[in-house]
Amino acid sequence: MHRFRTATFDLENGKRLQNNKNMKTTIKDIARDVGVNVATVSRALNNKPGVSPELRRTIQRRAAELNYLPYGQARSLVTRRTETVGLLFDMELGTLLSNPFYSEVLAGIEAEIRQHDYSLMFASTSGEPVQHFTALPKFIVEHRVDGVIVVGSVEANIIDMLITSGQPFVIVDYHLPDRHLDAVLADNVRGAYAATELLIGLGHRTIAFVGGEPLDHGNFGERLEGYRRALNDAGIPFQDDLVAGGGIENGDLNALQILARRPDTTAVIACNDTNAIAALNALQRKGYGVPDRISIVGFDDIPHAARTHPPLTTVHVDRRGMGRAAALRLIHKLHDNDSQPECETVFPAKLVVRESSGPPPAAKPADSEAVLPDERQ
Amino acid sequence: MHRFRTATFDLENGKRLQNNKNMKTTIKDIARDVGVNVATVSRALNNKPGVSPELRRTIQRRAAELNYLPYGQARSLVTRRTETVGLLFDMELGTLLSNPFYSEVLAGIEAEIRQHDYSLMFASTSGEPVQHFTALPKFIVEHRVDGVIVVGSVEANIIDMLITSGQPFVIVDYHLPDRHLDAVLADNVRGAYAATELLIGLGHRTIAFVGGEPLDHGNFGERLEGYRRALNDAGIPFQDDLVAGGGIENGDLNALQILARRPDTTAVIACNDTNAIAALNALQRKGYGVPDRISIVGFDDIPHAARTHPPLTTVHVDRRGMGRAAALRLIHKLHDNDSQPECETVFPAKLVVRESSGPPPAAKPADSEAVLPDERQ
DNA sequence: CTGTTAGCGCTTTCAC
DNA sequence: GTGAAAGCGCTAACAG
Repeated sequence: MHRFRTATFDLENGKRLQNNKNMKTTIKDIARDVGVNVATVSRALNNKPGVSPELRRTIQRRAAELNYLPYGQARSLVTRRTETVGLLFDMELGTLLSNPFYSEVLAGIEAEIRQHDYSLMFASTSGEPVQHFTALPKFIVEHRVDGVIVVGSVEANIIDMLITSGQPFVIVDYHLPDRHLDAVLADNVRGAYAATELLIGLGHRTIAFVGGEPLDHGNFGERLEGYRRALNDAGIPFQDDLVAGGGIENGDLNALQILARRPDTTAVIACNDTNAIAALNALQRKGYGVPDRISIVGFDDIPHAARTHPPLTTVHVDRRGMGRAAALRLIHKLHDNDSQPECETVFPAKLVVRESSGPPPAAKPADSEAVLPDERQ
Repeated sequence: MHRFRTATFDLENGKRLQNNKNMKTTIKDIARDVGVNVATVSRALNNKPGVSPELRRTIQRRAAELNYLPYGQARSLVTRRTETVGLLFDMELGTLLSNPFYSEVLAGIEAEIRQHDYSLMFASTSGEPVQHFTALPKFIVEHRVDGVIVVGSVEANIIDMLITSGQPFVIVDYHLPDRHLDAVLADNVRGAYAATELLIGLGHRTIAFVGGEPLDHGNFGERLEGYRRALNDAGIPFQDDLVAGGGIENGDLNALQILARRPDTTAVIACNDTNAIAALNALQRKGYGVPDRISIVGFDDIPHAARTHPPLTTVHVDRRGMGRAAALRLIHKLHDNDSQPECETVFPAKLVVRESSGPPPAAKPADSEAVLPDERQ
């Protein structure tokens, strides 16, 4: 009947396991060793009631001596909980990590997750080719996580698959206006609005917006929208040729380009700090004084923004807080069974005025530039 | 005898599960549905031999229809393999991620791991306080990973715990000279040697080294050592006041400080690119021409190094490759049972000459500075 | 080729 | 307080 494990014969040898290199000790071993039932060992080790204090101590001591390490797999199989959450993002890990925005979000998630004694699994789009998820990552398919945090934009079908899989999940920094999902977001529109408003208040009238891809939706789209609205509310017409999209790292080229075709520009808003800093450097190198000739404001308030020359005026987003909030939201979902309904948590975006923004240069030269007949319509 | 799961009574209803929201379908359900044994289902789904092609197809189709997702936990319990590896690093995640060096290493690890269809778990030092590991992370303790990759320096006792736990592991970018462990390393000494040699060859004699913490061991220590050896081999005495350690982000302050006390300095080697770029900016801002007045060389060849003005001469390390190598090494350890002995894989560090390095300014002025009597001994 | 059965390590009723 | 036994979902002998 009884087959023997590996090559060890079960000759009533209570301690055989600790002598066998290939075998980890289990509660069964401890039970045999102490002379109690496995259930008692389980109770003792998990600090559950129903074990006399001294027995509990004996068991715990013996477990430590035998170098006992529990098998999470086995526990999870019966408890249906892995105490692990998965992180999902539709970019290559390197891309995600090198983005100061997301790396802070991740740090927040990790901190919160860890504080609740959960573990974290990662999944990104595979390898070098810019290839998107075709299926959910293995660890989700195999029930290896209790829930998922989606970071940034992912393909719509991934969200659908998550929904049909029944996996609890929350999204951070990706706004799906239609669906009603748990999400943690930054108030991009209002942030960009405030930034634009600041510049208008300083007297700027020709304000450029240098963006990244994509510019029609997502974070950058929302920021562009805030810029647009602020202009509109101030009665300044929105002008296409003051906006440049394109590669996120090309803030320098974009800014230079706009300035070439619209020399009357006196301020630029960048879709994020990385872009703003690139623009700042490029402009300074070309001899444009910042903020005397041209003001620059960024978005995100990455650490480096405070250390540029001049320090960058930007819009602060509590990325770390967003990460923590998302993680916390998920953990709540996992514990209180479906208690709260889906909700969006919007983090305020706060303008941080530093020294890269100031009033535009005296009106005269700007005016003369502006009326040059050869200016593009 | 038979207790009923939850509130569903087992009335020979082969399809009850898919109607029950709380219950995922299992191979048992499929078996019942198709009218075969669970073992057959298992074989069919895992593409194992011993199932007729048509039966296999039927089972697979039915599994898909029933929305079957396997329970990795259960499988792992019997196969003793989780197909997951853990990542261990003794810093806060944010710190790790904001470091371009490590984020590339991680990307490499992730890519390789994923290619082999493994998953990745993360563990960092907990939370904000600079607190080090006191115990192995939960996922290791609970056998939730098959092996571990240690990134960067960790406390020695963590290594010890890993060893006694019997977990297969490989270290990347952390050199423990004493022990004989699996590790993937960069050839820091030789890299720094080459950089220093380049400068010496160009005619520099007063070469500063601006470092980060710690400077007595680890990567920076090894780079300093390479610098030292190159000087030595060229017959140039090593001078303490040409070296500045301190905060890794303070390349600017350190460089300025050295230049203040040793105006005869004509070149600086930085312990990494982040530092070098900080120094570059600071020096240029103070009016020092680079490379005319002073040459700068970095270490790591982070992406941004090619985009500075002037582009940075630096030492390239294939961080991504190191990550991949470490992951691959671990996976091999997991498959071929303990085949190869422990080994260190050393990645070459290749000098990349760009435009931030050049010959020192004409000897005259440098000489006159160098002989000023008030120069510190 | 397919079915039977034992069991991975653990938790959890249910008895006593 | 403690023990006995069932079983989580799956794989892997072994038997036919």
